[in-house]
Amino acid sequence: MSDHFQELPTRYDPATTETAVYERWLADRCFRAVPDDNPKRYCITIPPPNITGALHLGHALNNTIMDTLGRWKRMSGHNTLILPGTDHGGISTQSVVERDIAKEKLTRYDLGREAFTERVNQWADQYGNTILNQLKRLGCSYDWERTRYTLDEPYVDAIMVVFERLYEQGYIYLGYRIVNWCPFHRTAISDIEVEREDEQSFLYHIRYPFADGSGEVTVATTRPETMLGDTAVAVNPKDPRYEGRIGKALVLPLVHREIPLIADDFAEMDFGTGAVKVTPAHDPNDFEAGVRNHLPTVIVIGPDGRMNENAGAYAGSDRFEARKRILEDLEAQGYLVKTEPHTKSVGRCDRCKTVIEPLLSRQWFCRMTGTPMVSKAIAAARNDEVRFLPGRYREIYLTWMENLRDWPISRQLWWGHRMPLWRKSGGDPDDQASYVAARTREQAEEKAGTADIEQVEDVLDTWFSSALWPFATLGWPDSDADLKYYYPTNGLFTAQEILYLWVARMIMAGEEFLGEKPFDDVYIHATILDEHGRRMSKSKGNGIDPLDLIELYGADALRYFLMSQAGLRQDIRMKPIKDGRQEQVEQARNFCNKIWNASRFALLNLEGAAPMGDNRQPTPTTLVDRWILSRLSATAETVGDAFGTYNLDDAARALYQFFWDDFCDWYIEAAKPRFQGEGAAEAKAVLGYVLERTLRLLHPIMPFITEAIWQALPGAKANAGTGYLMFAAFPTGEVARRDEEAEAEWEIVQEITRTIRNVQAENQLKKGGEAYFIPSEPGFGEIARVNAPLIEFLTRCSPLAIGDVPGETVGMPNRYGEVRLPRPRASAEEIAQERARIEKELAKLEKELSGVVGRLSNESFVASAPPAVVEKARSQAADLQERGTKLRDRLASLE
RNA sequence: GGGCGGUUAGCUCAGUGGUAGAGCGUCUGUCUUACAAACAGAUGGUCGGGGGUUCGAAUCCCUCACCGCCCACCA
Repeated sequence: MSDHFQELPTRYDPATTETAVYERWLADRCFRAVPDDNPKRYCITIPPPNITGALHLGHALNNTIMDTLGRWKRMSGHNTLILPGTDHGGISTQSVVERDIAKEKLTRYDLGREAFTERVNQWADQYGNTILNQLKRLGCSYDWERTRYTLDEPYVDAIMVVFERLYEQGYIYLGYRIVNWCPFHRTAISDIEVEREDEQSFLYHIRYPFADGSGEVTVATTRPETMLGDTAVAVNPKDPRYEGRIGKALVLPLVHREIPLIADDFAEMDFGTGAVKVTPAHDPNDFEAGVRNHLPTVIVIGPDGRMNENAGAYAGSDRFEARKRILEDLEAQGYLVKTEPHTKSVGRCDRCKTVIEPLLSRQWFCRMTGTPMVSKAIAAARNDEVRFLPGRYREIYLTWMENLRDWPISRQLWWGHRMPLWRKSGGDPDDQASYVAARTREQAEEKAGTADIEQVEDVLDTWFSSALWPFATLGWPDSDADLKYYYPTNGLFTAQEILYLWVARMIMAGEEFLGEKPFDDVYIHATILDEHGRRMSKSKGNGIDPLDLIELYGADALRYFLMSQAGLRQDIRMKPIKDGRQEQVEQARNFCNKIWNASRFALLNLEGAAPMGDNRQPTPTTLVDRWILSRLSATAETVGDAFGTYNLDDAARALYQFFWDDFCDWYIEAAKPRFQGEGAAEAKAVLGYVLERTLRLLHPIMPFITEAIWQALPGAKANAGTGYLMFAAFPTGEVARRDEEAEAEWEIVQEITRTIRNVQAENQLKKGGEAYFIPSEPGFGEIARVNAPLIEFLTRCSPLAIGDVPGETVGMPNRYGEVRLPRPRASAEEIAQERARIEKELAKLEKELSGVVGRLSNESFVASAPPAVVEKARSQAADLQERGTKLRDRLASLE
């Protein structure tokens, strides 16, 4: 940040600028937010990243969106709080640490619960810090003094209060049922933590003989190893094949246990053999069938995924190994009838990809179906209290909520919030009456009436604690000063993968405990994919580290790139970094460089000039000044609207187009000659004004470079009444300043300029010669005449004359007339080349013309189309015809 | 098995009824006193296929194909 921009390099160096700017913001506590009497406030509690590792591009996108909107709101006069934090990450973090200690050939059981938890804590410290630093690198204007972590004491207290209340209200109950069991983590997980995928498998047909020797029943199964736990075989009651045999005993092969043949609707007659083996302890359907038919349960697979003592000869072997052995034995003993290929949906743990084992187990559940908590959360979406963007997610959310099943909340993990549940010694573990829920041991003893109690080992599902994020971070339940001011928060920004896991549960918790939704808008943003359209992930090794991109191109470039892609679409495809380059972000870096250099130019010219007048918009009389102010006005409007409707890509595009095309390629170019003449002062004032306003518009997306330049702009701080661009008012006053007339007139100047350049380039004419413009209407000629000095500068022609030209020329008609340039010494070859060009142009014209004429000769078009459209077509036709005539004349003159 | 999103220039993507755009790439020029990470110009598309509605369809409707995502307890 130097006042001597002319001494600065011609290339923008983000590394030094970004660090310096951020340090100043931090030193002045610019991100600090506390409640005040400002009626406008904006609050986001950021989705706390899991402390599993460093941030990925998805986080960069997520946080750039929030920071951009937050900065926009802050500049728009809102008391803005963006509250950062991290999540302990439960099973995810336990997973990565288990993998980490595996490198030392250790398991969590080797370390024991206490030592393992300590390891995870070290991990959490390390990555928690890394994450927060990465967010700072990205430029996030978050209130770091409020940083929260889900294992912080006040946060844990909030969880305990919530749990106790839910328990007392009867939401939480003990259940003994089939759950998704991950044998790697040795814990239950919920349905939404299971990934399902079709895999090629086999359907095995196995013979189960009747005990009395009167034949047999053949069952079909994909999981023969579970047969050891079979307690029945079921057929459909309507199935004629088994009529009269219901109730008879079958002998279970290999184990030689007798099990009954039962009738139950769940057996489909047309699948397999119509007979299904029933294993209540290892299949949810079978479990229900078992309950209906009062069947015993036999667990044959243990928590570690190995066959247990009930598996007889197979005890101790892994479930997949057991499958192989059982098939061999069945085959050898003549029980295996046939094996056919079969596609099967296999569930895997979404963290470790281990195949899920449906296992009968004792778990704690949170009641969902039909509860007030759920209906309130449904109502909030249905009456649009909570708005979903894109809108289609509303239906997705509602469908899910309406079919919600109870939520298993206990986890047999070591990392997380231990459940505040105590069991009286000697109490039946299957009986809920043996337990008390209490926040502390003292309270538990009091409730239990004895000190002889023991806290349950299980921890809470990590999403149970995340559900409280929007209010537990704002002081609930102890203090309500922040809650009163900042709650409900304004938005929740996330990728779609945690819509159910997290978003739905926050809405329920907010409604239940605060009596109010946690946020107004749920904005589901894109997912970042690799160049082949696959999700980025560590295991695939196709991820890109955002820090690598920041180091290559700077945070502003990364932010701009992400915002330019952050439409209401589903995903963003990114190419990998190759040979030290990433094309997409490089383009954004080039934009940063453009901003840098345009600003250098302005500062060079403004240096000697007086400070930028007052804060009001200048009212110049020169066409190009009026035009750029009108374009600034249009851009300010587009950008404001786009931010307000979460169309961040529209904002990014509009800014790029305005800055590069309008401001740099036309306005600055046209400004150069004007700095010499008599209108120099006004020209400089407008240049300074437009640049300053544009920096404000750009700032939410590209905070570093804009702040750095703005600091060096003479008069900017004084006029804005703040020492920082990040607090300068976001331009809204520009909105009503469109100047249609100036835009139309400048378009004529542009068109003449383009045509001259075109003729120059196509004919490879040297710059410097005179040019002629023959207007098709006198008004066009007048505009060309007034702006001749600019056109001359922009095309390097000299001079520009209005009217016809003597001698040998080349030229091209355009919408406003015709441009002609003298052509000295044309060779036969050159003439042939020009003929070819003109013929090509003519063909293009004619094609266009025939389309328009075709429409106009269609009576129903003229009759039914809006008059404006018809009129436009007519003038288009006339215009095309005139240009065609000119081209033909030209062609004729070349003969 | 249901539902959703996508398919537009070589690549990445804009464009929701008036006859298709941007950036990158490619080609041709240019050190024009902010920028070669730049400037000027050019090249490039029967808008996935088919059908329909309409004076008119990339855009609305139907259908098919392919890619991706979500949901679902047929062994």
